[in-house]
Amino acid sequence: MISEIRCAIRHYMNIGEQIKKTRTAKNLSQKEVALALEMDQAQFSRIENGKTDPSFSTIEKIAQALGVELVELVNADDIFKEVNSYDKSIFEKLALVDQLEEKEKSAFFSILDALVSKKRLKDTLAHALNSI
Amino acid sequence: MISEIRCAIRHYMNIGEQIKKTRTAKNLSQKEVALALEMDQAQFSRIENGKTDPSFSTIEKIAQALGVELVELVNADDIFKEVNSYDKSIFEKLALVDQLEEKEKSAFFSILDALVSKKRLKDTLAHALNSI
DNA sequence: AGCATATATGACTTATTAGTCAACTACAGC
DNA sequence: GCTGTAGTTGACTAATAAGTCATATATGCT
Repeated sequence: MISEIRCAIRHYMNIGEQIKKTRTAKNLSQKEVALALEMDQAQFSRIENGKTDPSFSTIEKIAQALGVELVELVNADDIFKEVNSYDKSIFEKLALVDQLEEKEKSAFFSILDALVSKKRLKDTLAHALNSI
Repeated sequence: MISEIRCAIRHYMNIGEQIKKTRTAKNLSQKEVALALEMDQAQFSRIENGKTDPSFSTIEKIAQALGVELVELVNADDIFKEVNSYDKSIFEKLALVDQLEEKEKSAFFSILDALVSKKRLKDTLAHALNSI
């Protein structure tokens, strides 16, 4: 699985676009959905067009009104992209992960998670400090 | 450690609980995460405890600060969700290995090498024992 | 053209999140 | 006990989402 040289990069469509796409795919009007939500059509339009930053519960209610799971709105399309640009030796090494036993694989990914989280946190902090 | 555990019961977990679970699993304090978010720790506490209904962008920022995909926070009530996060966002994370500091990168690969060596040794031994 | 429907947006009010500071509890280590 | 850290909660202000109504714009239909 890892040995296939492709990297899935998640492209997040903003939530409004995703809502609009879902709604139109179901041939529903803003008015209909807004009514089901007990929300004003005007506000619904603003959400679809990203003119406002809806609350999480609003997104949940919209998902419900559209009859989809929340993850379907949050989940974006995967774009597959060649990874020629990356250091292939890294991927070769990572391909070895597939040979590990489940327990060790899990431990390995825990460590990776931790390192990546740490790095992200550090980067964010550095950024925050710079903007002071 | 927990890779075989699967949840058989559909248990709805609100987003706050999910955030808290994710944060504590990564041994991060509210303060650390809140700082990375440029959010007040008090507000972060309120979100974790469901005392407030955060905006969608706030949830996105929290996911980012925690180093997880947004779907991992939202998708908590899935029945057969792998506990370890090496399913969807793994390629992204693996790409980030590249960006780790040299010290951590080499430590990371040392662990990988050790695990793979150990497995190979074990396989060889098992094979040797069988042929006795 | 005239009319209806769907959508977008402006203006205003109300409700609620977010920022900030402070106080309090709980708990661990010295 | 004292001290520091982590977390919760209250009180207040500022920022912004949501509710409401009006109106503009676009499109399709007869």
